[in-house]
Order: sequence, then C-alpha cells, then structure tokens
Amino acid sequence: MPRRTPLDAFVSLLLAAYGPQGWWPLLAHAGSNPTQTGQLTGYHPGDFTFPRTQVEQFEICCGAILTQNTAWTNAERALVLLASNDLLAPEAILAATDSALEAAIHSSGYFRAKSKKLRAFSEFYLRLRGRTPARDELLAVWGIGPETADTIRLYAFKEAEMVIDAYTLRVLLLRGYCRQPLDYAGGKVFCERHLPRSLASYQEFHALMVEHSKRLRRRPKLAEDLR
DNA sequence: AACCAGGACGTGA
DNA sequence: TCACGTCATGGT
Repeated sequence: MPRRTPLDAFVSLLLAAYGPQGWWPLLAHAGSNPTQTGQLTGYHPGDFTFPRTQVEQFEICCGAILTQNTAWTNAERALVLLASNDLLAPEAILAATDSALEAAIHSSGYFRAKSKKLRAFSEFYLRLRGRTPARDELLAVWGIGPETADTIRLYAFKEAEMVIDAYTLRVLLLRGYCRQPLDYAGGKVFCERHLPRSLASYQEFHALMVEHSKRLRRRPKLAEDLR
C-alpha cells in the first residue's frame, strides 16, 4: 500500500468525526431489554480482543447471517430472543424445531430462509472444532455469501479479511476513488490496496462505512461535509 | 405509503 | 457470466 492514500485519509477523517466504532456488538455487553436494541453498550470501542469465547464467536456468526439485507435492530432482536430461549448455540439450533427457530428469529425477516442458513452454519461450525475456516470453506456453506463470509472471518475469527458492502462501493465511486462502479471482488481488491492491512484497520473501516451511511440517511445535512 | 436495511440463492438467457 | 425475481420484517 502507498504511504497515504486518499481513501485512508478519508477513513482517518471519519474516525476523528465519529470515534472508534467498537464492532462487532455483543449481547453480553448490551442491555437485556429487547425493546432497547442497538445501544452503545453492546460495542467495545478501541478493544479488538473480542470475541473472547466461542459463545461470543458463534453469536457474531449468527448476527452476520441474521442482518443480511436487514436493519441491525431487527437482527439484534432475533439474537436476544435466540439467547433467551437457549437457542444461541449450534447444538441447540440443530435440535430445535422449525417453528421454534423461526419464531425466535421472526423479527429479522426472511425467517424461513434464515432458519435454514443458521442450521447449515451450525453444522459447519461444529465440524470446525475450533479451527479458523478459510474463506472458500465459508462460501461453500449454504447461505454464506461473500460479505457474510468476510464478516465472519474479520469479526468472529479476527482475520484481517476485507469486508465490502453496497455502501462502501458507493463511497468509492461517489468520492472518485475509482473511475467505474466496482463489484464486490473489485471493491475488495481496491480497498486492500489502499488501506493498511491489519485487523484493527479492517474492522474499523467497515464499521465506519456503515456508521457513515446511517448518519447520511438520518441527518444528510450534518454529514454533508463528509460526503 | 413507498422505500430501504450491515445479502444470497435460483433461474433463464 | 449476469440480470432479475424471491425472500419478509420493521422503521422512516
């Protein structure tokens, strides 16, 4: 990577404006009230040592699946219900009935598809026996696409794996970092080449992209100078 | 009240 | 390969 890229400078700007994001949020550090979702206590800014247990690791994986094309608050409600029903473990997910599993994750949307995804991933997770999965292994699991695979490796397994989302691709284009629209693979290569390769850098980058997108949507005026 | 959220899969061309 | 339909809830 070049010493200082425009994209890296923009990330520093966002970091200064918004602060460290403390992703991935964990239920154990959040309130237990399902009606108060997405609260700051679930995050751990500046601390990149999470997950510290396999319980937290599996929770992150499930969150990554549940939030597919879904607002995080809806996914978090599902996580809270899974946990309170003792379903936030691979063995429990595989043992649960369809109706019980689907009821728990109902709020996250696509509940039939996502219940199958959680089961497919649970089987895969048990087979790992603590090993860190390669990207291709994750992609071979039904329901795990590029972004979810990268999210799982970056946040659940602490691998320096670049995560791209639709908004990141939009930023690269709108701010003129790339000439043409990139697809997922192209955006991933681009960001890898223009950002420092480290766990903290990659985690903070993706989280800041999402936070910035949320702020632009809520308060377009306030974030105008950072557009 | 349409539109969008921290996507991925199945299908047909 | 790739464009398009499908999956579904909840906030704005």
